[in-house]
Amino acid sequence: MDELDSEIVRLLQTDARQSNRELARTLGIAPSTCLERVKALTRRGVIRGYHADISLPALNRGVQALVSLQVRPLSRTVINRTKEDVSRMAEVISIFVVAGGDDLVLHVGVQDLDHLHAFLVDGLSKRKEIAGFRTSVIFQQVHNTVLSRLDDPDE
Amino acid sequence: MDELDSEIVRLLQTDARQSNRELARTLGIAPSTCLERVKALTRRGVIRGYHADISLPALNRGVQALVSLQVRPLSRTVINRTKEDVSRMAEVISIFVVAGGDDLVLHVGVQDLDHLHAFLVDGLSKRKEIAGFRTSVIFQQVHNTVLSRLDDPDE
DNA sequence: AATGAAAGCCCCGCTAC
DNA sequence: GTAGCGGGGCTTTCATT
Repeated sequence: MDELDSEIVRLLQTDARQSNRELARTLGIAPSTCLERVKALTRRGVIRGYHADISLPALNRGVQALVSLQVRPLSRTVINRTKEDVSRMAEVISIFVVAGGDDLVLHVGVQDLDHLHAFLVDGLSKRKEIAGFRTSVIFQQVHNTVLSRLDDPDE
Repeated sequence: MDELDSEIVRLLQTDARQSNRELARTLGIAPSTCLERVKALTRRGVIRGYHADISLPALNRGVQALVSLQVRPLSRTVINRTKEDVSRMAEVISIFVVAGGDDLVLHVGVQDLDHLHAFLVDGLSKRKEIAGFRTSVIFQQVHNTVLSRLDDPDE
């Protein structure tokens, strides 16, 4: 994981569909070297995949929220079952399993506030294992590029 | 935005680097048609880009957390300035501007718990405009594919 | 909108250095 | 790690329907 690898990771985060040739040109290295690096990064699990970034408003999900919730009884089984159940709901974009005041945090996206209300009241409140939740409506989201390793004396 | 467009969006979310030809084969349409659809989706802003999915542990960020914080005084200016300041911190992966009990939620990734502590104490607590925060350490994250539009009687 | 043909570009294994 | 080569596959445009 040297400077070149970090740069490859950074560039592929910004644009995952650029060709290997273009990537190599930007980095000033031979395409074969570049391809080898990308394959090695993939093999080592640094690059896990490539995903299209989809506009949620364009898919009729203009309203997003973070929903922090607590489950009871608090056990591995209940956490996992709740996680799997909510992951099947179309409104749920991603799920964090956390520790702190909350047990799960859901990132949800829905058409409008009426549907958010329906999701909370009909989708979550009815589940006995969900003891409580708190909703924060999202106004903006900013994504940061993960630049490289944080400073690390080793390696 | 018909059934075919939804399927393209779904497939590119799963694997953004598959070739246009492969995409067309899966959908049972001609490559030129498929390309035209993808371009139209991009032009209309449905597809916003393509990003490599990078393993945070591989980049020496094994510890992730959600940090919910409040700013004071609560004004557009202070929210925006805080958002921009924290977005420059290497530890911050993404930022949500929200309403509810909190004003901002940060997704952070750091090497270990010592660095998390340092980030909170040295990075956040020192800022006068940050009135308080609450930290939830992340154990797992599950990403859901956004399948398509949610049901919408129009269109 | 969708298609097929065609020209050009890219990928990638191979080779040699 | 770099450079060049070549077959096969892919991208992309365009006339046609």
